[in-house]
Order: sequence, then structure tokens, then C-alpha cells
Amino acid sequence: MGIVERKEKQKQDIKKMILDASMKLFVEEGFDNVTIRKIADLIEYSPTTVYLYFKDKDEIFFQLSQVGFEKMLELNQNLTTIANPLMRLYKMGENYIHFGMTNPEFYDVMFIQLAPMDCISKMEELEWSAGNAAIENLKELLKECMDKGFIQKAPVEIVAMAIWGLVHGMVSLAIRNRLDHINKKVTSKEHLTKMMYQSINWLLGSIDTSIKKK
Amino acid sequence: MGIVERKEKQKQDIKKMILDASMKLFVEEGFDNVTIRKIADLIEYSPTTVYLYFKDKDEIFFQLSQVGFEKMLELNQNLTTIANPLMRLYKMGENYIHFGMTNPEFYDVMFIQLAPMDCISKMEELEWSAGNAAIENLKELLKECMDKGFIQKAPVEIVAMAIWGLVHGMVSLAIRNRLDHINKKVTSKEHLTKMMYQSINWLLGSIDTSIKKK
DNA sequence: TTTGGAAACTTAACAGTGTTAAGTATATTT
DNA sequence: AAATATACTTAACACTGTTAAGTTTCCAAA
Repeated sequence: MGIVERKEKQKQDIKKMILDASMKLFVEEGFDNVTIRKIADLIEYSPTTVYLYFKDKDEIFFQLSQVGFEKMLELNQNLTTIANPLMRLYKMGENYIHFGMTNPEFYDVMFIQLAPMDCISKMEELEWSAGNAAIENLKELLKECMDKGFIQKAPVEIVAMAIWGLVHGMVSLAIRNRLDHINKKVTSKEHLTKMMYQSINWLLGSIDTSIKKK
Repeated sequence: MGIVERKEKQKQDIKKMILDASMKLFVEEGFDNVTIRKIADLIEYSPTTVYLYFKDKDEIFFQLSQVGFEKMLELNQNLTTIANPLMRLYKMGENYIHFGMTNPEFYDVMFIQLAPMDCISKMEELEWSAGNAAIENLKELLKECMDKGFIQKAPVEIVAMAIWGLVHGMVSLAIRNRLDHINKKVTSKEHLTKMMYQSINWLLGSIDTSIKKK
């Protein structure tokens, strides 16, 4: 059965070629410039071949978003060494913001575009597991913060929504050019990122119950 | 000069017809289903006529976003009667969330879609005045809260970014179907909205310095 | 080794998109 | 009445995602 095995491998190879080509277009030219025909050109197949490996365009974007989640997970490796849960929460927020601001296309397809979610709702048995895992991660960290008395006890979903909302809100506003005049100075990407760090710092400072309030 | 006047009025009438038709498609069928040809069908003109009144599709979306800002401003009339600035801030957040959750298409074009911002950056002399005015509004309210001792003094842009980020983040995640599994229960639009209210309540409770902390 | 059939891939097309150049009516001015 | 300016349309260009039908390639059984 070496043949059927090799065939399967070839199939996976072409699938990967398609995703790599999509990724290249996606990162270099942005979401809207990923077209089936351009992908086909890059891998030197006809456009219809793409449909032999992916149900539709949404599925390609779903797969790209999965790659994004992997990249993000990798970035979060630096959290494991931080013992203090509130500091870990801060660093998590910093990682999130940094990821979004330096990989806007990935961030887009992971958290803004409808395509991947449409794909999930179309395909039975498929779900947003990577996203949900990230949410559960945040919720657990918050629970740890509460249990250890770093922040006041409160319904964990409510706080998680607030904190995720905070970082996602700032990053997505920036990506969609809504923060360009938040202050008088020129707001470069780098400057905005630093301001966001200050914002999460302000929030965590406000809810921190482990330090004496003056 | 009665004729040139009437001509000008007719021109404005057709412009309004185009916007009304766009709005109808936009609200009833969503952003992606607004096409020049469908607009033309509705107003019973040829597609090219639309281009005699608007530079391109982006300009139509820019105009629609402006209508959205007007609706939002109207909604915020209920703030004027609230004396306590922190309560005003809470109600402002509630208004914002309510607006976004009940007018997702408008919210989309105002704060998520790139089209209106692209229009602004293309047209010289055009700027995001409605959005910037809303930001200034928030900043002033925050300053009042700080001056009157309701919340700790902090750089107002940083806090504004955090709070706007918080509400925008939650609403845009909801609109883009990323909050569907934030908890085990079925998360209806109404339920999510209530949770968001609790989130802003949690935040404002955390930063409120006007009440004794236990 | 030849033949049958499955698998892989392409051609051509459908129905749609935003946008524009060129042409035709309509209305106003000279 | 003729010339001109305004309003509008026809036809087309260059794209898009997607699919039905046809072709080529490859592998297994006769």
C-alpha cells in the first residue's frame, strides 16, 4: 500500500502549496487581493484545481486563520516563566496587541473577517476551537488572579469579555484606521502600540488589589 | 435664478434617492449586497448614473456612515439629564453597545469597514470629523470625571482608548460572531448585550473612586 | 501488455462585480 | 432655429467566485 500512501502525501503537498500561495498573497497584498486565480497562477495550476482541495474560498481563509492562531500560541510561550498571574495577564495583553499590530492581516482573518466563521457554520462538525481555547485560557488566568487575591472576585465571563474587548477593540480600531487622530501628535503604528500598552497598564493598575491604594 | 436653483434641488433629490436606495439594501441585505446595479435598479436609473452623483462606491459608504453618526448622536440625547459624570459615562457606554447591537450594519460601516476611511484618505479636504468629535466628547467626559474626583487622574487619551476599546471590542466581536461561545448557555443577541452592560459596569465599578472600597 | 476505469486536471462558461469611454437624447441659451 | 450644455444610457473592460463538462494521466485487473 505504498502507492496510496504516496498519493495521500502528494495531495497534502498540493494543499500546502495552495495555502502557502494564499498566505503569500494575503500577507503581501492583503485580504482583498487573495483571489482564486492569483493563487492558481502562483502554484501553476488552473483555478478550478483549487476547488479539488478546498470547498471554497472561505475554507482557505479558515485555514489561514488557524495558522494565525498557531503563531499567536507560539508567541505566548514567554508567559510560562511568569509566576505572578497579574503580570502574566499584562504580558498576555502585550503579546496580543503586539501580534495584532505586527501581523494585521492575520489578526484580520482571525478576529474581524466573517469568512472563517461562515466556513465553520457551513461545515457541520467544524468549530472555532482555537478561538475558544484562547478564551478559556484567559478565563482560567482570571480565575487564578481572583483566587489568589490579585483582583476582586467577579463573574469570570464578564471580566474576560471586558479585557478581551479592551485589547481587541484597540487593535481593531487601529487596524481599521480609526485611531489616526486619537491625539494631536502623529500617531505611528509604534506610537499607537505603546499607547495601548499604557492602556492595559492603566486597567490592570485600576483593578489590582494586591497593592495598597494611596 | 429660479431655474438654476430648482436644478440644484433636483440634483440633491437624486443624490438622496441614491442614498435612500443604498440604505435600504444596506440595512435589509447587508454591506456586501449593496451593489451599484441594485441601487440603480431601485431608483430606476442606469448604473452609470450613480457615478454622476458619487465619485465611487466608497463615497456612498462614507455618506451612510455619516447617517449612522447622526443616529448615534440622537440616541445620546438622553445623556444631557444625567448630572453625575460617571453615571453619564456608564449610560454613554450602554448607548454605544445598544446602538451597535441593534444597528449592526451601521456600526459596521462606521467603525469596522475600511471603505469610508479609504474615501476620506482619497478625497483631499475630507476628514473623519464625526468620529473625531465623538472621541473628543469621550475625552472631555473623562476629564470631568477626573476633575471631580470620580476616577483617578490619568492621561486622558490612554483612558479614552481603553474605554472606547472596551465597548468597541465587545460589540465588534459580537457582530463578527466571535462571542458565540463565550459561555455554555446559548448566547442570544439580547443576552450578549446584557453581559456587555455588566462588563462596563464591572469596569466603572473598578475605577470608581467616589465610593468607599470595602 | 492491453484495456477499463478511476483520479487529476483543464477548458469554457455563467452570473456577477466596480468602473469608464463613447454615444444619445433632452433641455437651455444664443 | 441652431448651437451648446446637461442628463442619462449603451456597451464594454477587466475583474470576481464557482461549476459543468471534457480531457489527460495513472493504476489495477484481464
